[in-house]
Amino acid sequence: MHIDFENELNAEQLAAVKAGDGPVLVLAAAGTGKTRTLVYRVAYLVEGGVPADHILLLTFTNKAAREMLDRARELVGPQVSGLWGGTFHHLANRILRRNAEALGYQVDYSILDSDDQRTLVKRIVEELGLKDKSFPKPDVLLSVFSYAVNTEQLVEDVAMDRFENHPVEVGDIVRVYHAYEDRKKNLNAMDFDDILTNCLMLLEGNEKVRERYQERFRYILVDEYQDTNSIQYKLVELLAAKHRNVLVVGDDFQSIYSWRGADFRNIINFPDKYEDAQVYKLETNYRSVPEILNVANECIAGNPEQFQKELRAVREQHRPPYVVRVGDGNQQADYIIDKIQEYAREGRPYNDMAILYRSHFHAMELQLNLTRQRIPYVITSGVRFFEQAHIKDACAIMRIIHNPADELSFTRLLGLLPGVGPKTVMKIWNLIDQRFSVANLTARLKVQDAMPKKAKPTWEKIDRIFQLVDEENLRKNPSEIVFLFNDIFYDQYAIETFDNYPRRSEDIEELINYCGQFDTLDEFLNELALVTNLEAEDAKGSEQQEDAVRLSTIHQAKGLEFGVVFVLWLTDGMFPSGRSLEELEGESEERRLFYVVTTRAKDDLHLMVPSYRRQRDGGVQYYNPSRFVQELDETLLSEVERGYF
DNA sequence: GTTTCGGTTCTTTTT
DNA sequence: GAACCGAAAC
Repeated sequence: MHIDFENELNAEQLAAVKAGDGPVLVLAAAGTGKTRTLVYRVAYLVEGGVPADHILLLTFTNKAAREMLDRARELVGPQVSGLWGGTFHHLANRILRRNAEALGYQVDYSILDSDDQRTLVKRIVEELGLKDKSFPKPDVLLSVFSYAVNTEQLVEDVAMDRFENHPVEVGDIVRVYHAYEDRKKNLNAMDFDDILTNCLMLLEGNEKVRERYQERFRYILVDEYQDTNSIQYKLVELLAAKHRNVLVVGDDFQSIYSWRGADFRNIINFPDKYEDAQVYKLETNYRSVPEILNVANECIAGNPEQFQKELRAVREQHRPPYVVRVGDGNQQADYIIDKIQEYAREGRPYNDMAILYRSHFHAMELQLNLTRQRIPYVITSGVRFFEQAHIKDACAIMRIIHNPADELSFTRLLGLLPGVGPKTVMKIWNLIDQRFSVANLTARLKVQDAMPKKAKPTWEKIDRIFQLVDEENLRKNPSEIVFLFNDIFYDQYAIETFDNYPRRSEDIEELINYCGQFDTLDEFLNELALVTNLEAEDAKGSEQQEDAVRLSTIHQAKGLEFGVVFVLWLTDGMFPSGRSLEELEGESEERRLFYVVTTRAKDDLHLMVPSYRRQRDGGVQYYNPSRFVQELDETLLSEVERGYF
């Protein structure tokens, strides 16, 4: 199949797609066809004779990678299939599974999600006798650890900074950190950060492995480069060291992940790092009407230290974005609902509209109102599909089968039994020498014996699953394991435990289906840990692509576009968030977030500015309009006032 | 000594 | 909605 690059791309895109070998930086402003450019670049390489399995495509979500691959396949055909595409974590995990032993892990290591991490740290704090009202909470500790790892600083230094004004011994925090590191090793488990750092360590320390991958990846493409942290930066640098064909795409204006160690200076400094780098700019915006782009251009102009880029509109004049002043959250909801119904009457599908916000809780009262008015919506909630209690319960049994040292899953599983709490679990866990192997009959009998009377009958049922796994090699059939677990035990448990049983039961059914596409437990568990909210949602309901309004945080809406966008709670303290303003360069990052949200809109943008919020205690909190709205030139906006404020 | 239950409090952003 | 705490129940 011949591809007509000249006609299907504009001059800016074409230049980037046809860039020669060597390092390339593509500065792609919002809505300028960044994805298109990457897809055509892949097609261009494959058509030029580069075998697809020598190309590496690193993206921000696995979904993005899949979409790009699908589009590339449409262009060039099945020969793109061997291409490696996915997130950094995905790639690192794949490399580690093949080489984990070199780092002292077993290949069946578990991946800890944030819930597991929290449980682990909580236990350590208790064990070290540090539990005290003034001692930082597990979440805070974990964010310090993670930030230190991802910015390659000492935990000590980050903690010193973070707790400057708190009466906390930094030494204690470091002790918790070391204990946490030890415990993970003992559990044969890695957290998200370990996956990246261990992969980097492996490549740095092992010449043979390093050279194998350096040889293999002749072309490396990196999407969203502005959101890479220094570990990811080093990974790319290392993998590209031999062939030096590294093409990175990004937009420093859209860097919104510095709180997890991302550093937009990676993209700013790319041309210094690679002196022979070719630089291309994409500035022609096909997405938004000029009125929206004016707002976007103006809001970002004040941020220092950036590549100068200007969004150029090609679309026709339309109308300026609205600033909507309302009283409280309910009036905000009323306005939005009216507008949505109006748009719907004009024939705009619901799924062309989005309601975006800074933090998940901003959307709560709106959800109630949407439900009441029967407006269909989908929400990417804060809790990920695979991290909901009932899903984790069902996965615990698979995880303990897979990794016998997985204490967290063992605890979780046994904790479901009646009359069994943390103490009993620990007693049993120690009794079997902290290893529960399905194949070890003695261990299984020991558990049986130690089980309190009340729990014995239930345990016997669950043990039957282990027996089946052992005898009939159910490891190849994750779907069957979950089915049995649910059938024999969990369904009944869920009826008694959850007041929203029907929904949870549906989720379990979906999980059983979802597992069906994996041939081994191993494969499924790998996928499980690294799948994002958006992807899980796709997986569970691909057949029911409903027409519904999307509710999402701005972070999760990255890369998406909608005809109409409503932005909630544009007040100082909510957006920009009060906490981020206390951080170094916090305001700049919030402003970039505002830039990201404005550039999601194609036709109409509604900036919602409530003036007060009722609090739990009955008091009322008043807000000033967001500085990001105030700094805009009034002539760029249309003002709407609604309700009492 | 443990588990379970009920009431209270709080919400940044995520691979 | 879920995490935490204290008190009742086993």
